[in-house]
Amino acid sequence: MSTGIIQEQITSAIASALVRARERGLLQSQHFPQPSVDFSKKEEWGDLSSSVAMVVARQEKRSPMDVAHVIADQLETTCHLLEKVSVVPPGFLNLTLRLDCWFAVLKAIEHMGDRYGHSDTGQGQRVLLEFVSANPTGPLHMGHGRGAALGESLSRLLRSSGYAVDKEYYINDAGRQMTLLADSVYARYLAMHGREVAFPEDGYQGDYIQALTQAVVHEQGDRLLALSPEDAQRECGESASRKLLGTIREDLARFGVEFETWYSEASLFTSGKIQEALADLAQRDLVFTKDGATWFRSSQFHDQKDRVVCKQDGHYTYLASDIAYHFDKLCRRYDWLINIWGADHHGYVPRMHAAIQAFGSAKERLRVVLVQMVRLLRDGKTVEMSKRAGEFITLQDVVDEVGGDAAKFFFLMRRSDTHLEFDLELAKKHSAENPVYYVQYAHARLASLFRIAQERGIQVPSVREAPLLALVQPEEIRLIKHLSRFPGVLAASASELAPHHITFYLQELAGLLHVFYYKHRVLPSRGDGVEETEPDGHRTFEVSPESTRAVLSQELTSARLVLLRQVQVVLQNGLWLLGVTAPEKM
RNA sequence: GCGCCUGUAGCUCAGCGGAUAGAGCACUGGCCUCCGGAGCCAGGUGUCGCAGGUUCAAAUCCUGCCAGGCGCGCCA
Repeated sequence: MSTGIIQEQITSAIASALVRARERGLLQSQHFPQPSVDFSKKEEWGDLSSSVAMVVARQEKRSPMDVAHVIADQLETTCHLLEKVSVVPPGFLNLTLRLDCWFAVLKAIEHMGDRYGHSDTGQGQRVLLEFVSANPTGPLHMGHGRGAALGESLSRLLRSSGYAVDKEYYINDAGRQMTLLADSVYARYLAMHGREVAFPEDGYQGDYIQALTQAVVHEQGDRLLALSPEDAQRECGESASRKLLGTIREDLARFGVEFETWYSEASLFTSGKIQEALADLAQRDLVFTKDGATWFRSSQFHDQKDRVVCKQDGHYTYLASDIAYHFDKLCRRYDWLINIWGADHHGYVPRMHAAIQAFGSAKERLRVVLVQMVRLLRDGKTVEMSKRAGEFITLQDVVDEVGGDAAKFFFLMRRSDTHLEFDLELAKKHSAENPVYYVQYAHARLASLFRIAQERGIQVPSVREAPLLALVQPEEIRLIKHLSRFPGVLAASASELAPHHITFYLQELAGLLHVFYYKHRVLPSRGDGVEETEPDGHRTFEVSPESTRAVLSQELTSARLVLLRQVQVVLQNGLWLLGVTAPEKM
């Protein structure tokens, strides 16, 4: 896993220090663990910390402090990157890097540009990422929105990590829900033509059904009245679901989410995939007949019990379609399958894992990411929703109200398997309280700075020609150090399938930028002023001499512009991973 | 009854084997002659649900319990 140049260099420096110590007889172990190197939690602890000594101490049967000193000695004499190595109880190695090491980070960002942070961990392995997959029986709700934002972000994270990802939407266009939709629309259709009909029990309510029916009337007139109820109903259903799917597609596209493939459940029946998949299982002796039904021996693969795939009445169960669907995914030669499901389907996961294993794949080949519910808050109160009564706020409503960027960022701010509180007021705020604006503003602020620099004819040099040694302020160094962590954050987000790490990272980066920007000037003052004057006398004691009175030299301006250019690039890259725009102006 | 998820600051949540457990919000008080104040600074809080255990080291791993959510159909 890639973690960025700095961390990688130090990790290998420690690894070779261990080997050297053994060669000199200072350590005995034949094998050493991969040294863990983390960014220090506190600045007083240096830049990076490692706990290897405490792990190695065990196998060496020596005290952690002893071992730490041995490693520290080797590092100090041979690693040119280090300014200072200290050993701290109970056995930590705290490392401070030479300041100029960090400039390599800026060079890497400039070199990689919008690919900074990317890796080839996936080595081109193929991933099928299935998400949203809502029944075409109604508009998308908040839960689907969260799944959509997550899926889109995961596809970007994985592609950035070297995987070849296809996004797929599974259309549940077979089965009872569809029949119910057809019934509901047909009933309305008849009612519109003055026929008295009982509305189906559990039928779909809501204004959209009414609108849908009107569209059917508009399209078909009273033609359906002449058909048999079965045929008319079927046509109503097909027409309605086609329209709904169209709306879903448009809503998702407007939300910035598009799919490579739309896979129809109904097609599994017509293509014979279901029979094919079940025949495959039968060949492996994993199906049997009991009580007139056909069962899948899922209990052989840690499912709690066997499951029916074909009912007594000869109809296939939903599980049968899903088995066939996943069979087909495997046939399509994907290395990894990722499904994003609503958390209320979690009980279904063992069944799908069983299916995957039944077809001879490792369970790990399928990863199911569960998405918890979204609770909408308005004025601090939960917005109650009832689908049955047709009272609910759709994804489109929310996107219209707060904007796609804010919606996506909010959906991705929390781990997907925890409940999400979505504060509509907060999402709309144009201030620092709103994390989306806080981050986007950082980007827009920089864009504005570069615009002004350009107007004034001030060049942003390349990293190579920039006088980077002028960067010595703590706020500058903190920014660079934070930039160095980005590849590791990206890699962790991708491997954990957890984009929320990116949102946290970006908030921190934006914070560091705002602090820097408040304290330090970048461009010379408007007059001919080359002095960096103090904005207010109040802070004289907390600010270092450079920023209070010293000359803001051309070198410093150049160096800071280069630094900020790289900050801007990383903000862009991070926002892109979330599917959120990086605005030039706001 | 069985299974899964969640319990961390007033609130929303990070952290998921490492050092004195963090952030945002809320609250209080400051800060705009100049690059975007859509910003910054300063104030303080935790029996990490409870109890055992493993470990040099536990919010983090294991076991049991408590609380909340969800799931356990020849529904989809």
